Amino acid sequence: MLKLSKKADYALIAVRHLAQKPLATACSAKEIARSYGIPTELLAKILQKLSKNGLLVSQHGTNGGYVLARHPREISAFEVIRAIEGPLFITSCVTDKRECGQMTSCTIREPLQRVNETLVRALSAVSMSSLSSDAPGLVQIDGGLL
Amino acid sequence: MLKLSKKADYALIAVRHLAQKPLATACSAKEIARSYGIPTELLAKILQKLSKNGLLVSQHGTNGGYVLARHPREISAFEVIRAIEGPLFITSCVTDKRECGQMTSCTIREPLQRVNETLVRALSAVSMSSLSSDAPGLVQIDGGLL
DNA sequence: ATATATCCGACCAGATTTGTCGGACATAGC
DNA sequence: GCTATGTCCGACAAATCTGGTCGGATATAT
Repeated sequence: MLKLSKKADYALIAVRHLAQKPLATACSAKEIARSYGIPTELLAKILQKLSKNGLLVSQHGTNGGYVLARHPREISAFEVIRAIEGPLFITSCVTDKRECGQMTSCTIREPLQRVNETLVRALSAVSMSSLSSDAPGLVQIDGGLL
Repeated sequence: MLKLSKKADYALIAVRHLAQKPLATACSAKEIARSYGIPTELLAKILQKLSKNGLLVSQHGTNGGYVLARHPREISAFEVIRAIEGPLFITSCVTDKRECGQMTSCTIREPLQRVNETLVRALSAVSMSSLSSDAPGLVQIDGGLL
């Protein structure tokens, strides 16, 4: 009922990977891809998108690669996901400009919008540092949401 | 970043429609479909699925149609959506049995699972009666979630 | 200069979603 | 019993989305 695309999954995995490395250690797309069995070229494009969105910093040339742009604690799962998936919303009505029949326009949309916001808040509360494998499952709490 | 399928949208619209009718008044799929410009045959199948899941009761024959199985207050948006979309989860890992690379198996999955639960709770808190057009936007609150 | 990276766009194949069609069955009213 | 109107159900066509691939351009360290 709510499925992240594989791309988003890959993005989270990659960013988490970087979050575990000592800061300012560049990882190449190839390296990460191989570690998790992700198609190299696909991961490459994902990482490009992430750096274009200001989450990663890319470094060209030999021994180049990607580094986190910020401290993992400052990067939320929401940002990573949104960078890849775009700003989609819960109702399909919203995507393409008004499709909901005529002016009947979904009384449905408005309450669901609220649900959408809850979700965003929940995802924003998950920082990348909380995803590291050595973390004992603790999650950053924002307002008692989780 | 989270998009309901059109089917789920249609389902919500249809159920809300039924929720507004005086109880125990059967509506045919055709009637509802025409009201909102939804392809008739598609809505028909959606309604079938809803009744198979115990949310609607179907009535064969002339002047037949669908009726809510319960009071709209007892039907949550979550139920409607799950009936149509199935019990999918937030990470794509979960869908097909273990795909996450090797045993690296996503440290990602577990915290996201929690996010998923928050979402489920938020959707469960939205009753179909709160979606009716005459409701002033009030939403059933479950635990201060919305 | 060369090897190794990121970058970028175009492209293809497969999966999923959306929508369609034809026919079987059930019920109400005549 | 016959017919009109409805649900039911599976299979199928069309369209869209997604995952993954390829080729080439650019940047950088040695």
